Amino acid sequence: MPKGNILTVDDEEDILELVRYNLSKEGYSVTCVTSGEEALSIARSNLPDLLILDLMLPGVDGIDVCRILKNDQKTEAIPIIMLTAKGEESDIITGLEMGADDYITKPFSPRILLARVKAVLRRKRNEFQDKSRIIKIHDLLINPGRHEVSVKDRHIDFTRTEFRILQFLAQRPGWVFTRYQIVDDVQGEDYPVTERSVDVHIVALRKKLGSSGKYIETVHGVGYRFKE
Amino acid sequence: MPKGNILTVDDEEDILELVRYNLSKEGYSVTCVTSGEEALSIARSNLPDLLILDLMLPGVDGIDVCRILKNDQKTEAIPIIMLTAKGEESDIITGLEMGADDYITKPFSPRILLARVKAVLRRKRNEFQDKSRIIKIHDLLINPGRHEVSVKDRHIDFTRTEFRILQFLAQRPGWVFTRYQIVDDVQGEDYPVTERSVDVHIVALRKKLGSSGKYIETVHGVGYRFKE
DNA sequence: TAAATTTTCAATCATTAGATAAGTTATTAA
DNA sequence: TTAATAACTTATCTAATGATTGAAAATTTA
Repeated sequence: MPKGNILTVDDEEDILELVRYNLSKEGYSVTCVTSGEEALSIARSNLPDLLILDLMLPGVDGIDVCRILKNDQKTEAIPIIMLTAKGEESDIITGLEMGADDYITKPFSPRILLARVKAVLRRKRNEFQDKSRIIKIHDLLINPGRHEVSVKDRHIDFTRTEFRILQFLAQRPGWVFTRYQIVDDVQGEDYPVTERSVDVHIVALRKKLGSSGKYIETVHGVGYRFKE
Repeated sequence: MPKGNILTVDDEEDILELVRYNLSKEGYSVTCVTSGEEALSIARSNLPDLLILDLMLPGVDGIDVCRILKNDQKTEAIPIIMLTAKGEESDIITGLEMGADDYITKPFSPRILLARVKAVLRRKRNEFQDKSRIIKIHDLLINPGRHEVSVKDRHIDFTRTEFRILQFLAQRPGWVFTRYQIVDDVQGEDYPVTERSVDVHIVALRKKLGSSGKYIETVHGVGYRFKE
């Protein structure tokens, strides 16, 4: 019984082999292609459970593939893990803004690969964007109906913006969000602010959360994430 | 906009996933917990619209949870659907005697689950937000039948709108409501007024309530709430 | 270690709520 | 029906609260 169908796109055969070998071993069914065109065609026809996508591709490149899939209702739900060369922060950010779900920088170990794949698939399974749902994570209880956060039965007051940011991040633990994504969610699209503003809210959040502040993690050069 | 808040308690993650997946899909907001203690705590603070309760739980078991909630004036109105293993007739009977509203035997199909949930919610609708229910909270007695509010045996006159706002807020102490929600409830949906109109009524309410006015709390940037 | 990024902090700016008054609409009594 | 009264809404001003910025310090990364 296969655990999931994974489509992998990379122009380097070595990488494809590495991915195929390690994921097959774990029971995933892996399809490998070497171009963006093939990726699009197979993604649309097979609707894989996950797409592992190299951003540097000849022809239609990874960013394009990501954009096209995420803008098509049929394929937007396919989770995407990007593969990037180290230091390509701008690509990572573009990809995340495009809707990609996670990224791995090359070179990577099989352990990392497997961990990310599992994490993304798990998150996808229980992802619900319900702003009124109670979020229970670690020792936090985020209760939107009461606009209240409790840590081990102690209540903490947050301003509206702080609360929303916390809720946004905690909704998808482990996912990285850029500052722009955070502003977009919290203040509405194209709200004109400096990214610094987000940092200040993050600081306030961490401070008020006290020892639980450590759950809000900085991803250097990319954004923030709530610890899984 | 969620159709209702449903709290689900089970120690098996699979069951929780099954419930969450199927009910979320239908537009319900689902919170999952794995122990009786958590269930009690969230049920009391959040007053969900429905509790789906496994009877076999480690620690405080389902029957206990049911008894405790049904014996507390605050939570007795929360409808409860029990989950039981096939053949546990005596548990089912105990549960029903305790005040549970329905039961489902495991294993169950999503269709059955949904049907029962809908049925129970339909039966219970309005009973919860029963506009004719007498509300006793702190030193206030709100009697909708007589359109009368008294504080420590002193009788206070309110206008129609003021009364309804007070009733609306006091119905769910601790919950924050936006001005928009208040107008919707009190004047009907899409009633064309400025949100600031609510503020003026709040001022009047607080003034007339005198020292009890402090129970109506402002949540800056969000709305108003009746102190729990 | 240098460069880039994040954190901190204080000053400034913007938004939100409270108080009060004035203007509208609805209700009641003559 | 009209006049008087009450209820409701809007407007304005002020105070309080929260959000944003920019610059310096600290930290992280290459």
